[in-house]
Amino acid sequence: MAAPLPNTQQAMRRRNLSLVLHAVAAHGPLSRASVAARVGLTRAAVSTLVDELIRDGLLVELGPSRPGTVGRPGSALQLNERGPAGIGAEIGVDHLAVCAVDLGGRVRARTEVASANRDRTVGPALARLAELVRQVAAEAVREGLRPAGLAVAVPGLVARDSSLVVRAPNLGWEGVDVGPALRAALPGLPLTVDNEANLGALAELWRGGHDPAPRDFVHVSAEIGIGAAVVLDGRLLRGTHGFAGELGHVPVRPEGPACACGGRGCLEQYAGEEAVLRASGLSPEQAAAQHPGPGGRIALLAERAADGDRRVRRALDGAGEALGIALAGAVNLLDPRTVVLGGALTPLAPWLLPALERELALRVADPARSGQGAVTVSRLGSDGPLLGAAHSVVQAVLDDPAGLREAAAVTGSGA
Amino acid sequence: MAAPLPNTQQAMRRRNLSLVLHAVAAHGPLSRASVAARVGLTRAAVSTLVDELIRDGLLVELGPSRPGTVGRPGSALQLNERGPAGIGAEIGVDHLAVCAVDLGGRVRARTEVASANRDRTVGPALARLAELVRQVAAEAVREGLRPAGLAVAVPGLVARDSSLVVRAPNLGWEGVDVGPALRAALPGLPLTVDNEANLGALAELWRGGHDPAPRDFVHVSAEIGIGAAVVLDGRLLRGTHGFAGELGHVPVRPEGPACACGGRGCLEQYAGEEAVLRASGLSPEQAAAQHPGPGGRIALLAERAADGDRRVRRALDGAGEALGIALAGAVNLLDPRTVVLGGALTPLAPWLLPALERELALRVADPARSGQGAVTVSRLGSDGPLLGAAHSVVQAVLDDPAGLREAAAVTGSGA
DNA sequence: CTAATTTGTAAAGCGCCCTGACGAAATAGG
DNA sequence: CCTATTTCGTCAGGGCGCTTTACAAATTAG
Repeated sequence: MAAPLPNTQQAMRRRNLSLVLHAVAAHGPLSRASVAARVGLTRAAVSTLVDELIRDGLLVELGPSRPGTVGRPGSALQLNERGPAGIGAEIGVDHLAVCAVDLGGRVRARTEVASANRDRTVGPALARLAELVRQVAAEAVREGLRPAGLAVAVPGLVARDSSLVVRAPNLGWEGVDVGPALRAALPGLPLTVDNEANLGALAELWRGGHDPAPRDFVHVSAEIGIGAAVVLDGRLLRGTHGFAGELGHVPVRPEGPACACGGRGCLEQYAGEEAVLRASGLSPEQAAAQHPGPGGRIALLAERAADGDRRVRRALDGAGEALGIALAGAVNLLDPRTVVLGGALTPLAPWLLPALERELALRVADPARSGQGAVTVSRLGSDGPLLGAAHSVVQAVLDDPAGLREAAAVTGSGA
Repeated sequence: MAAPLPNTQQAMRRRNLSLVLHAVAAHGPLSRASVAARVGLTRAAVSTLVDELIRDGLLVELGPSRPGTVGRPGSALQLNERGPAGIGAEIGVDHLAVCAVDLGGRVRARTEVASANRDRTVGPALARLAELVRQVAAEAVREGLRPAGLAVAVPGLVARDSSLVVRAPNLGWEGVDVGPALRAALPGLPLTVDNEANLGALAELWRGGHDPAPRDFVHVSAEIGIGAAVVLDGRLLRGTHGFAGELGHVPVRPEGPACACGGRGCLEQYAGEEAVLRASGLSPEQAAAQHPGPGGRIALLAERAADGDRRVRRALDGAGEALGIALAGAVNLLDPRTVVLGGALTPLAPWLLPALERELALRVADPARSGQGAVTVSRLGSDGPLLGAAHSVVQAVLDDPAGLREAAAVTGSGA
C-alpha cells in the first residue's frame, strides 16, 4: 500500500492546476470568472493558476470575448493548440498506425501502413513502429506541438503498469516486453503500453460524442479475439494483474466446444471472428483473397450480410445471441449504464444487435434498466484504440500539468 | 457531474485528519513520529492534527510507551474506545439483529431476535427493528460510546444513495422505502441502507483477517437468492443504479430452466437454496421441521452432507459447478485477486469448493492466476453483513472526522 | 450620461504545512 | 556515574496558497 500522496500544499496546487485545465477542456472557451465558478475557487486564485498554465504553454488567451451580456466581458481561455501532443500507436494484426493529438483532442498528424505482424519476429515490427512514431512526431513538431508521450495499443494482455505483453494470440506474441526496444529507439519519449480494448474504451469515454458521456459502461471490442473493457465511475477497470475484460472467455454454454484457453463453450467459440467465418462457410483464405488488407475478413462478412446471404446472417445472429448471453452476465454483475459495441464489431452491428438485445432484455434482472438504450454502437469505429492511445497521453497531461514541466526539466526540455 | 470538491486548504486539513486517523486505525498504537513517517507529513504537522483529533474524542493518548529502543520513547496514540460508535442492523428472512462497534472495530453491544419477516407487513418489522436499535444504542451509551450513525443491511436491491428497497424477494418487499419510518423512530441518527452482500464484502475488506487484506475480490453471499459484491481497488462497486452484484441471474446454461427473473438457466436455478433443496430431495417444510430458526435449511444441508448423504452431496457438487461457471465469467471479466465465499455459503463450502475450483481452474484464461489460492472462505460467516453495516458507519467517521463534529453541531451534540 | 453589473488584478490576511532549533527522555559507552 | 547520541514532541519563523476586500475597467440598462 503506497503512501496515498502526502496531502501537502504543493499537491493541492497541482490538483487545482489540473482542475482548471479540465474545466477549460470540458466546457469550451471559458473566462477566468466562469472557471472559478465551476471549480469552486475564487477568481483571484484562478487567476494565478491560469497565469501559470499560460506560462507553461497549456492555455492561451483568446482576447476579450464578444459582449452579449451585461458586465465587463471576460477574456476567453482555450487549450493551447501549439502545446503538448499525445502520440498514439496501434499494433494490429495486419497494420501499424500512429497519430498525434493536441490538447484539444484534434488529430494533427497520422500515418498508417499495412504490415503483417502476425507470427513475425518482434524486433522488425517494433523498429518499423518506432520509425512511424518519429515521422508523426516530426510532423507534430512542424505544427508547433511538443510530443509529450507515447501510448501503444496492443491486441492482447498487457501486465499492469508495465510494457510487458503477456499474451497476444493474434500476433503470436507471448511474454514480449516491448518497452526496451521502443525506449531505445525513441529516447526521451515517455512510454505506456495498454490493451487495445482498454484504450478503445477510453476513447469512447472522452470522445464518444455521447452527451453526457456515460461514466459506467462495458465496451466490447473485437479483432480476432473478443476483448472488453469496463469503465466504472469514469475510470478504467484494470484488474489485479491488468487482465480485466477477458470477455472472450466468459462461458456461454459450459458444455460447448473446447477452446484454446482450456475451457469449453467460451464466447470466443461463438462470436470470435474465426467461429463466425466457419459458421458462415467461409475460409480465411477466401476472405483474404476477396478483401485484402486490414479488416478484410470483417468487411467480407458485412458485405455478404448486406447482400442477404442467409448463412452469414444466421452466423451473425448466433454470434449476437452469444454476445447477449455473455453480456447479460456482465450487466447483472456490474450494473453499467450502457454497453458499447466498438472496434471491429461496429460494421457488423446491424446484424448482431437484434439477437444481442433480445438476450440482454430477457436475462437482465434489473428492473430499472427495462430495455431502452441499453446497447449503443461506437461512432469511432476501428479508430477507437488509436485515438484512445493518443488521448491517454493528453489525459495524463491534463491530470497533472505540473508533472509535464518536471519531466521537461529532467530531459532538458526536449526540443 | 458535481463539483469535485473545491480543493481548498480546509479540505486538505480534513483529508489529513482522516489520513492520521486511518494510520492509527490500521497500524495499532502509534507515536506521533511514526504516524508522521507513515503519512508523509512532518512531526509538527501531525502534532496539531493529533491535538485536534484528541479534542474531538477520536484519539486518546496512552502515555509514554515502554522504551526498548534508543531515543526518547514516543507517546502512544490509540483510537478512543469511548468515542463514536457505529450501529449496524440486519433484516434477515427470519431474524433481526443489531450491533454496536467502536472505533477500534470491537463489537461492544449486540442483540438478535427471531422474527419471521417474510411476507409480513413492513411497518411492524421496522418498528421492532427501531426498538432493538434503541436498546443497543442505549447499551453503547452506557459503555461510554456516542452512536454516530446507523446502517441497515437488507437482503435485496437497494437504490443507490437512498433508503429505497427496490426488491427483496426473500422478504416479499417491493419498492419499500425504509427511510421515513426508521428516521422518524430514531431521530438524530444518520441512516444508510445497503444490500446485505455489499456490507458483507465491506466486512471482509476491513475485518476479514486476511493479511494483507485483498483490495480486489468478488464476495459471494447467499441467503435464498445469490448475491455478490465486487470490491475493486478497496472500493465497493455499486453500479449505476446500485444494483451491481446480481450474480444469481448470471446465465449458466442459457437453455436451462426458466427463472423468476424472466431468463433461463440463471445461476440461482442451480445454486440457489431452493434449487439445492429440491435436487437433494428435501422440502422446505421438512427443513423447517428438523432445523427451525435462522439458517435452518442451510444447517440441514450441511448436516446431511457431513453424514455422507449421496443425494445432498451430488446436489452441492452441482451447485458448486454452477457457481464455478458463473464465477469464471466474473473472474475473466474483472481479474480480481480472490473470490471469497461468505454468508450462508460458509458452512457448505467444503462440499461446494471442489467442483467450484475445478470449473474456475478450467475456464479462467489468465495465465498468472494458475490455480493457487483463488478461492477463500470467509471467516466471518453469517455475521459479515451485520458487522459490515456497523463498520461502514465507523469507516465514514474515519474517512471524514471533521464531518462528525459538524453533524454534532447541527443536532446539538446528541448526548 | 449615469447606475448597475461583471471581470480581472492587487494588497492584506489567514490557515496550513515546512524548516530549523530546542528541551526532554531514553540508550550506549566509558 | 556521567556524557554523547538518538529520538520524540513542541515552538517560533517562514513560505505558500487561497480568501477577503477593494478597485479600476468594460459593458449593458435606462
